[in-house]
Amino acid sequence: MQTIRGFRDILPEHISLWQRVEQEAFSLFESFGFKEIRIPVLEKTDLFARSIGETTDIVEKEMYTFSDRKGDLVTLRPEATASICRSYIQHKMYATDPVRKFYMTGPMFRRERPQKGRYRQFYQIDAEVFGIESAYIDSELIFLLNELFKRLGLTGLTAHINSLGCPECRPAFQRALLDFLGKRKQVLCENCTRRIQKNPLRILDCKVDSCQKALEGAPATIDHLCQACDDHFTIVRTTLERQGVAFMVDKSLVRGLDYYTRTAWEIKTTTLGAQGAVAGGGRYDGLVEELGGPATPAIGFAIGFDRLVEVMEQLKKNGQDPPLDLFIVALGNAAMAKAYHWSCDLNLAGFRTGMDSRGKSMKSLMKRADKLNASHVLIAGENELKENQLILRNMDTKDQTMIAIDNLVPTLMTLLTK
RNA sequence: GUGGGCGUAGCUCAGUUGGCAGAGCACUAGGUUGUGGUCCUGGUGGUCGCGGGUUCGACCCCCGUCGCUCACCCCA
Repeated sequence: MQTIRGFRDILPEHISLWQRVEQEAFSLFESFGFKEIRIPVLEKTDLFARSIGETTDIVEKEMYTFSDRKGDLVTLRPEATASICRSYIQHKMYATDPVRKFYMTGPMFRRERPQKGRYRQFYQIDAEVFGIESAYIDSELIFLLNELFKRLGLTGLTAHINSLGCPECRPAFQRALLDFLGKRKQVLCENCTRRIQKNPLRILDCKVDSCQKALEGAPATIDHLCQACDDHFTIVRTTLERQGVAFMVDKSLVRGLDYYTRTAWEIKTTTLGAQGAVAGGGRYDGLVEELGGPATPAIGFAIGFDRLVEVMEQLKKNGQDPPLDLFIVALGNAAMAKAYHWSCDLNLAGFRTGMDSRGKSMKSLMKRADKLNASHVLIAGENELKENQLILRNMDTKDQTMIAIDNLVPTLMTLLTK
């Protein structure tokens, strides 16, 4: 028996980094006024098809879609934004307060070919903001990501940002791009030839050499922005500069979901092989209305949790297991019976305490204590029980002292917490 | 969906021309009757991914298949 292809266990020895990331992220989000939201893993297929875009790779070939026992078409969520929008609309949140800031984490599912940094079940940390059109929110989200990565001690990341325009300026840009490409159709790769019809914007970030060549001198979205979009993008850039957030404007950054408008960005690393994006986000001012809600500006990002942890593991030597405060070496059945109660009491008193009740030799038990990285060992054998005293051994200094069994827990609290 | 690399002990990997299945680490016991890390000695542990074929004989050669991995594509 083993996991399904592209699915994996995250084992206890790796979990501490996950917890640390989660704690740092959530406390940072909370202090910026975000609230946690929890949404279902399964939604109607239609939600994703309408929001992400019928012709995107995600919808066309990567979703886990099936009909349930009644024949309803449902899909394991490939991302979180669509569901959060659905929730915002379904609960009419706009009626009481259109401005909402959410964060969440959880598994997403996409049936791609697995490789380094890419799994079929992967985890994202999301943040979304509804109801604010101001460019300061765009800056705030990018600033937030930058701050989080700083707190986690990450280096070697670069923020790529771009503006994709809005329904006002995009048609004109698309015409300009198609005009430009018209003369070079033959050079484009198979994919891009198809994209001319379906989604010309995507040609911009094609990685095929011949396409990159063909794009030299091609019009860029940021050169065709309408006044409002241009102003918006200017504020994003100048604000980030003023806050000291390093970024580069990347004209080829497009992103593969159709709902994005205006600001789009990705945080990239070079340490994960071909999977460069550790986080990505963008504005999606039309999506809430598209899904049946009132016209509501919105913006959000997703952090690739698995990728983030992998980058961190490469940067740091993975920390040891947290050490044990005390290991109880109990020799014989009588000692073991007592040790069990001591151990529980000490655990409740806040000590990380362990023992081994497999009836092993003293040498084995000492080895066990060493393996668990115990700072102290409490030795309880027949002699000690007779004397009503135990040996407390400091594993670093090898000092041993006798302590009374009466009032054991209070005694250890004073001895071990100094 | 398309390519490349790899599947031998818990882990990392050797395995000669086709001739008894190996090492290091880890685990375990002892050396030391009740004291850890270093050291020494012993021990446990294998469907050689799986199925078929060739052969007196297959970890090795052939065919098929599954899995892992990296890359393309796309994204987190």
